[in-house]
Amino acid sequence: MMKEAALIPSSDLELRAHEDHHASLRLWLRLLSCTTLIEDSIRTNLREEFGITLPRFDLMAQLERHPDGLSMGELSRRMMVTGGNITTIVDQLENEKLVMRVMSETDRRSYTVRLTLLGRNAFARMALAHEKWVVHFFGDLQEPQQSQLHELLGHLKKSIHQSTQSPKQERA
Amino acid sequence: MMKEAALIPSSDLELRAHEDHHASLRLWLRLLSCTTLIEDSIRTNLREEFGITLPRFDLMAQLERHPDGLSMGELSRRMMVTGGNITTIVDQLENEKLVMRVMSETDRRSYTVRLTLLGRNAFARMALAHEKWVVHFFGDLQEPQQSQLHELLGHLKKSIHQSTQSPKQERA
DNA sequence: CATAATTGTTTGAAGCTTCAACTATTGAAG
DNA sequence: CTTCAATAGTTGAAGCTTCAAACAATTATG
Repeated sequence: MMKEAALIPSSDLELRAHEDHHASLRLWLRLLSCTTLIEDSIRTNLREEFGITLPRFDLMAQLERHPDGLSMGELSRRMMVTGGNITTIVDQLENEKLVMRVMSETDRRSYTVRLTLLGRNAFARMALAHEKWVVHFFGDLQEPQQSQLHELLGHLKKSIHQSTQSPKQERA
Repeated sequence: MMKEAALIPSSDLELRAHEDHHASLRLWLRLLSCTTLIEDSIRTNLREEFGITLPRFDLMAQLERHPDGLSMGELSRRMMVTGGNITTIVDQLENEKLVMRVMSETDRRSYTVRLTLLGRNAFARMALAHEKWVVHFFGDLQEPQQSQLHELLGHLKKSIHQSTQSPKQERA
């Protein structure tokens, strides 16, 4: 049983949508479908071409943005996953010599995770390919459409935050 | 360490975006960020209010669309996950008496998975709440914006399929 | 200063997911 | 009919993820 799903446009998550479903629900399923399609493809490409997993790549991407390193907690928040998760991923990346833990001098509970030189080089190569893939996914959307989509998703994000933060009563 | 990430708009996946990154990459990170935010929230709600996991809910949602049931392979394609995954989820739902396996009479390798009466009732309740949550997430987007977003994502989906299917040479 | 609450990280259990290998059945080709 | 390939589903190993509980160090409070 293979993961051929992405190759069969006639069969995916969006099929769950019902005619009498609320428009928002159909919209959500389409959003989810697009994201899953892209994410699965990136995951497969990373594995096949670089032998790395998506979470490890993502963590390295965060570190690349912060040459001075990030703490476990910061990584956890930025990647929107739990702390325990970060521990495992950093453990493995450390074994592969791609990142290193640097103890904090001011707080003995904490430390900073940084890319090693090896990690920086490895990431640079992967990021190039990664960006190329992504550009390709969006290749059929012309420029006005891409920024339109970008803006609409910006609205959506605000909307999500509003409905997530204390849905009923806000700042009393 | 809790999953408070969703409550901190100033810290999420999109922070990975660089100024000099291609616009498509920034767009992708925002798309991913929105989807993750919504998905995590739905996952939490389902667990807290109904004690069910998201994959189990999703599988039941597929079955609800098909009263005659679906085979394992069909479920796998529609949910865009591997077959082995479906086996586990159906096993658990079957233990909870929410779905049942019905052997196929024409093909002894295959069978059909259906919602039980219990499953149908349970799903009906959950689906109602689920739809309410989703509507709420998109609540700040007015109607013209929602259909605009829906259409743009439709374009994107086509674009993804084109770049996924035989990226180089198409129908010779 | 002592205590309590908070913060940073880890651990272990349980569930999800993929992949690759496997069994069983079906269908096609000679 | 026999063999070979394709299909339906399962399994086990490895990795990801969450959650809840733990631990250690820091900070706030009285």
